[in-house]
This record gives sequence, structure tokens and C-alpha cells, in this order.
Amino acid sequence: MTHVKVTSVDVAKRAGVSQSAVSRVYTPGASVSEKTAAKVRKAAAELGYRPNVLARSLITGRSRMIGLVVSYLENYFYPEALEKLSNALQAEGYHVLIFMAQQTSDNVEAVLEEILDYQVDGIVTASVAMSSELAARCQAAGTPVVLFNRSQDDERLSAVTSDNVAGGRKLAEFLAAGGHRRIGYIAGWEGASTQRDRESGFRAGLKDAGLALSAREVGDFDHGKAREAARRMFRRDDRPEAVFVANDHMAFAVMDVLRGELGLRVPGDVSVVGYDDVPPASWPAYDLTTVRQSANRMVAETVDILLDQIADRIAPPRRIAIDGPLIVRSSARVPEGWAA
Amino acid sequence: MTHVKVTSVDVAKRAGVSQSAVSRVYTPGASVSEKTAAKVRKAAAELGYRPNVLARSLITGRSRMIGLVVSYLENYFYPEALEKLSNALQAEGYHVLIFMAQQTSDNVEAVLEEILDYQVDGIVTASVAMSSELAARCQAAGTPVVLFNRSQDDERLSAVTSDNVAGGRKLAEFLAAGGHRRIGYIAGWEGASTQRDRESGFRAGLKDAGLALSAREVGDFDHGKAREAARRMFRRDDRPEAVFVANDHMAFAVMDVLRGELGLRVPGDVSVVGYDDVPPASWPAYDLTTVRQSANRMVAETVDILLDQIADRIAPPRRIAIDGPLIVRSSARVPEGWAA
DNA sequence: CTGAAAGCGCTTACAG
DNA sequence: CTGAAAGCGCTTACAG
Repeated sequence: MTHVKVTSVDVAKRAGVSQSAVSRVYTPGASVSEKTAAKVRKAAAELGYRPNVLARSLITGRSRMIGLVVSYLENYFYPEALEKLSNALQAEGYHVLIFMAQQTSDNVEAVLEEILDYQVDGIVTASVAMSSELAARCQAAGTPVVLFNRSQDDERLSAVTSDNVAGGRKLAEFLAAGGHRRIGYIAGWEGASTQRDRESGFRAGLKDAGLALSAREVGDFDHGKAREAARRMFRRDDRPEAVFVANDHMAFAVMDVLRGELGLRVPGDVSVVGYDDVPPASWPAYDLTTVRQSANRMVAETVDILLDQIADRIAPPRRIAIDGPLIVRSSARVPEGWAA
Repeated sequence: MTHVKVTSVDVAKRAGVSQSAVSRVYTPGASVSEKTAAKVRKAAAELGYRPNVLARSLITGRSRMIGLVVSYLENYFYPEALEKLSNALQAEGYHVLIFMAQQTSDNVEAVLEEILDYQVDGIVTASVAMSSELAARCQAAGTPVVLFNRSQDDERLSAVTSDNVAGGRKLAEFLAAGGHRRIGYIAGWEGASTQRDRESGFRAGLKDAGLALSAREVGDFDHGKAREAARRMFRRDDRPEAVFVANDHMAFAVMDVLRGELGLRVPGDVSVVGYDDVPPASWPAYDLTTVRQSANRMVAETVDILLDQIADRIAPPRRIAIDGPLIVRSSARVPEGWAA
């Protein structure tokens, strides 16, 4: 059975109406009589006709696709966000076209050009560093961009993050209240705003408590590098009594090293806290104290901004930082009076 | 700055050539003189022109998009597969359009119709149950389909899986060699071929060793349900000495219940084995003995089949089951003579 | 409400 | 190698 593509012309012929009439039946809000619509639907069903979205895009200038640029899915915050983003957009009649990009910026540039070639109606960049010029170029091309889980100083760019500064501060207050004095920090990739904001909030919180970082290592948001960072930090005699690891993904690696390699108890010997509250953080093997970064709320804001800007090209950019609660679990000593 | 869309006509005018010439410069293999190409490229650069992929698709009948249907990314095998699939396709000039689908089959049907509307060049369905008629309908529409990590009895459908029967058998041999006698199984979703094949291979392996399942519960590939299944199975007096949990994702939940809630040691009191070898399986907190299901190899085969069928519409369907090694770790007692 | 016509931005025989 | 013309499958003023 060789398949022959069914077009609106075929349907029009069979239904005995014009091609325009067929089109109107599939255009919400267009004026067609119920009688005509019925004839068209019947013919369409008999022929197995479905409108060609690509041909429609050419006319309407709307592809109903959103480009998503993402660099790695190993941090389980991203699969969760991707799933929710895709679902939310699907509910609005949009679909996600994926572009994997390495962190290097010329790679991102090439990838973005490709995205624009597909005439996407909007772009979400997650866990990717993008120059302001590049983002501005997309906006100029009429394609709204939302930075997801990254912010940039450029006021023209929309960005959705959690309130990383506030989150870092909460963790500092929590550890200080727990009586810890020697406190370490294992940083994420220094190019990321999430890394910088979490650290600055954490440092500010420590400072307010009369404390300062006693040790700092860099884990680049990478599981393997975080293990190495933990070894460097905790093999020293003056090892910290507590450590904030810049995201949960790295915190799991750090806990594994502390317990498995160095024979340290968590939280008996070392309190560990993370950031994100990805699913494994609540698994008993880790039971990690962390700050919740709500994929749900971040996705909802992202979709909101995107749809606004698609509907109204001069809608102003928005910068959202969503506050998330501290989730107290057993990986860190719980101060008196804090509910576990 | 209001953006005006730059078309091939604009470039043609500025370069002083025909629209056809512009098109040929961007069509690999078309015949253009170097002189013309240079003029066109110069004009294009000055205007910021890039070909509209959608308009091209309308003519060529190729969108260079592959639709991916996936139902959940909580099992970390899927984000890994998605990342690799997207990278592999990108390298071939294709991009992935994502469709999230619930397991219910009429939902899958609606989603597939949408996919076809986007004129994708091929479809990959992962972790999704699809009726044979539905898949056949896509093939008939000229769109090749590859079932990823699911197989179906229908010979007309291409499918890529690991060799789940062989994997199940290896785990049975391993546990039997370890001297275990009372052996349990926690099943995945019964509608999945992976579940059925892993179980039948496991049962066959036990039988060959003169053993049979002593307990069986269903976890539906769900973290929460797996925890409940573990509670039911291990609160009994005649609890198994070893258990095969149908995938790693559930095995983590089972280990958490055994150690955290029931105070059982792994592998001291119970040996646990899983299937997939997702990243957390090698994290020390679990260190799970499992069978490797290679996302790399499965993706490579999937892309291979897809490109073949796109290039040659009458290419026969292929059914691939990739054998993966048993990965011995500390979550299960290691028999004499088996390398850990 | 309806149809004929123009056109979205490209590619591709065809003729030169 | 190059250009004029037709056409991919739709939508959308326009006129009736």
C-alpha cells in the first residue's frame, strides 16, 4: 500500500466545497456554517486528512514549536524540568524541539542559528551560558528567549530562576544555628549565575552569623569532580564540620566519599546540605537537607513569559526569582527548635 | 529595531543573481560556480539571511525532525537515552521534537496524530505502549517508527531493546551460584515487554538451576509502588534471601526500604540485583549489581534503522536485542570465582 | 457564509 | 552553470 498524501484540495473536492472552506474548518474562530463543516469533516475522516502544520506555519508565521537548548541531563533537575515544560507547552498547543549544546559558547551560537532556522516561536535555554549579544540577536529576530535556571545582568533578557541568594542564605543560617563553626563550600561551575548567587547568599548568611568559609573547593556541578573536591576538602586535619554543596547532584557524590571512602558519619561527623531537592534527595540513602527549587513553578513562569511575548512582541522582559523553602532532613544536624 | 524577515529573494537582489542561484548555494550537491556562491554568501552575511527550514520542508517532503514519544523521565535510563539520541541525530542534521504521552493508549493515539501533523521524518517511541495498528498507520503514512526499549510481536515493526531474556537469565545464574534458595522477583509494569522478557529469562534461569520464584510482587516501574512491594515481600517470615527487582530505579527504592525501614543488611541479609545500570547504580550508597543496558548502543542502532528507512522507504523493519554484561557490585553476595 | 486568487519562502525540473 | 516558472500545502484578505 503506497501512501498518497491527502491535502486540503482532496478534501475540498470530495466534500464539494472550496479549499478555503476546508481551511476554515480547521481554523479556530473562522466562520463556517455547521453544514459545511460537517461535509468537510466527513470527507476528511474518509480520506484520513490532517492539516500540514508546516505549511500552515509558512503563512501564519507561527510554527507552534519552542526550541529548548540544554547541555546535560545528568543533574536530575533537568529531566524533571524538561518533562514539565513539555507537558505545559503541549497543553497550550506547543511542542518542544530539543537542541543539545556543549557549554562552549561558539557551540551555543551554532546551535542557536539552527534553532532559528526551524522558525521556532520561542527559545528556552537551560543550563547553558549564552552571551547577551546572542540572546539579543534572537529577540531582534522576533523570537523571545527565556533563560531558565540562569540569569544574566542584561535587563533586556527574561530569566527564571529560584531565589538562589535567599536559598544560600537560608542554608547558612541553618548551619550556623546548628552550632557549626568550620564550614566549607563546594562550588559549582563558576560561569553559572546559580553558582555565584548561591555562594554569595551563603557567604552573606555566614557573615551575619559572625562566620566565614573555612574551606572552598570547586566541583563544577560534575559528579566526578565533586568527589575529588570532597577528598581534597575532607582529608585535611582541619576539615569542616559542615559543608554546603552547590547542588544536590554533587552533594550525593560528596556524601558517598565521606561515608564510603573516608569513613565519616553524616551528620555525626559532617553535616551536608545541598540545593535543588531533586528526587534522590528524599531517598533514605541520602535524605539530604536542601533548598527546594520548584520545577513546577519555574516552568509555569517560563511558559507564562513565553506566551506573553509571543502574543505581544513588545511585552517587556521579566526576571523572576522564586523563593523556595529549606527542606530539613537527616543529612545535617538539626538545630534546637527547627522542625525536621 | 523592528526586524524584517530576510528571504532568498532579498539575497538574490542584493547579490544580483536569481533566487534559484541562492537556493543552490544552500543545497549540498547543487551546481553553482564559486563566483556566484561567493556573491551570494556575501549578500547573505550582510543581510543576516538563513534559509527557512520549514519552507524547504514543504518542497522536499523532509522536515529533518524526528518525533520522540516518551512517557516519563523518572527512570534515569531515559534522560540518558534522550540526551544521546538527540546528540546522535543532531550529528546527522536531524532534531528531536518531544511529545510526552501518558501510558493510556488513546492518549498515545492523539499524540501520534499531532506528531504526524508536524511532518516528522521518523518516530521513536520510548517507554510507551503503542498498538500495532497505530504503528502500522504511521508506517503507511510513510513515517518510519522505531520502538525503543519496547518490543512487540508484530514483525512489521522495528524495535531496539537490550536482550532482556538473556539479562534475566544471567541474574538468575548469578543468584543461584551465590547459594540463594528463596528468591523473589519484583515486577515492572506488566504491559511492558521489558518486564515480561526480564521475568521469563529470570524464571528460565532459575529453573535450570533447579529453583523457582519463592515470592513475586508488582512495582509497575514506579518508585513508590516498589517500596510498597518491598514491604509486602520482606515483612513475611519466609522472606527471600535474594531479590531481582525489574529495573534499577525500583531497586533503589527496595534497598531503601530493606535498610532504612526493615533494618536488613544488603547483601548480608538480602542480596539485591537490578537491571539497566543507570548512573546511581554505581554510586556507593547503592553499589547495585545489575545488567548493563547500553543507551549508547541502543541509540546507535535506533538512528541507524531510522536513517535507513528514511533513505529507503522499503527498507525492511529490524528487531535488535543487544546483549549486555552482568555488572557485579556489592549489593548481592558474590559467588566464589566471580570477579567483583 | 463562501469561493477565487494571491502568496508564505523555498526547491526543482526545464530550457538555454 | 544559470534563470524563469511552477508548485509544495496551506491561510487570508477581498468581493460577493
